[in-house]
Amino acid sequence: MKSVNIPAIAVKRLSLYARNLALLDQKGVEVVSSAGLADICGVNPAQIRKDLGYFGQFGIRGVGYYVKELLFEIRKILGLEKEWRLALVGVGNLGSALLGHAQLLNQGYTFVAAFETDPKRIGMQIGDITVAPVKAMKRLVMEKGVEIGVIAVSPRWAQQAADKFVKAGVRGILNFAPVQLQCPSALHVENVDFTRKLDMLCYRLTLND
Amino acid sequence: MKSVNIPAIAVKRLSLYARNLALLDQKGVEVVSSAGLADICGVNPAQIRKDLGYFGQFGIRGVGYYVKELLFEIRKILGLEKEWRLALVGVGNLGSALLGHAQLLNQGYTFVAAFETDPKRIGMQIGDITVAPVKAMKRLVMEKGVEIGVIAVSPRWAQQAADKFVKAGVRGILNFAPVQLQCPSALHVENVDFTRKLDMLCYRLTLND
DNA sequence: GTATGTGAAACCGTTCACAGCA
DNA sequence: TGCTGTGAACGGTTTCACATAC
Repeated sequence: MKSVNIPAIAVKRLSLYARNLALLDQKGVEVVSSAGLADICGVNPAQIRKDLGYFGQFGIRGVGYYVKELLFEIRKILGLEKEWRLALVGVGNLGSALLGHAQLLNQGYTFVAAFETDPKRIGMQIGDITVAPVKAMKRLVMEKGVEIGVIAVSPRWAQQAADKFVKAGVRGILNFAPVQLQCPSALHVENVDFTRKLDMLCYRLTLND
Repeated sequence: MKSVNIPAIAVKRLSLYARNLALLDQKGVEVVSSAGLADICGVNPAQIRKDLGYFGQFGIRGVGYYVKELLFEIRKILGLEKEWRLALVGVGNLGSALLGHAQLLNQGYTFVAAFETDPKRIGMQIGDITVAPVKAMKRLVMEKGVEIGVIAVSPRWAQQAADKFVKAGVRGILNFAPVQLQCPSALHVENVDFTRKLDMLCYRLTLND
């Protein structure tokens, strides 16, 4: 692995490559060139080679990349070899969707706990998980070895949810609420914010008028 | 408005500024400096001034920006003065969450139709909307003047959903399925992909080990 | 005095082009 | 020959620094 600083955006693309390599593998494709993969992913072939170059040499000159092997290597780089334990706070429609989806979409992720403040929802059984009160967060996060907290509450309560996750000892947060969370810098936060994407769409549609 | 090419990333930040200006406005703050807003948004003050500079001059030297006025101007730039009519395909948990959330989160967006293939869901009433069969998409999109299609189906069916939206005549698509959609280049597509965000989180957590 | 607006500089990421190797 | 791996060139974005205006 190179010692230069690896751009976050390159890592993000690795995830894209992994997804499309998995699709190629499912189709029985054994070898792919950077040009072939680039075509599928909608990026420049040199981009792929450069992105991979940050982490090592995975191809064979004159041939390309073995699909299974490259997929394995990228998953190793991303840290997806192990199982990641997630906890959810906010078991509304969005939260329920996440409980149902995440493990299907990407092997390696498992929700092991879900939290709510709404008494009507506490105790509900969703798959393997019993919805617990937020008060039990610290205990359950420790007991179940939760590493990543997922926030799917309304913007109004997102900061409090984040604070509770921090106190409970999670190392990373995936935040679906459209707010800037204030968190200790050691904590890793990723925001999923579709309202900004919608706004961009409107801007581009408005330009075309 | 300047005639130079405006970077998409600058437009995306306008949306962030708008959200935080709205919060300031709610708190009764009347004037804010680029430094003050930058602090809240987590960006560099010069960045804000430059971003705004693409579109005009909205501040007063020595003073700052009037919150209400700047918010209004940004919303105008983004095309958020009008009401945008959305249609949803895929009324699962995620779709239901969107039907309930989007209009709350950001004034200006309204879902006017929802589509499904699952016969069990067709006919369901969710708020003002009756879930319609996908077959009725073309007719309803025209009748209701839908401009943006929102895809919340499984990856397996996302491309078909997109094709149907295109045929029905939507101008933009907000896609929640983790797949690259193949669409006519005239169409505007934005992807919301939390699996890649999760992968990034894992990479960063793995680095810290 | 203070904060905006904006050229210029610094920085970063992408793409090119070709050496190196199967 | 064909495709990877990578230094170099390019283009775009961010930040600086200061003239300008209130």
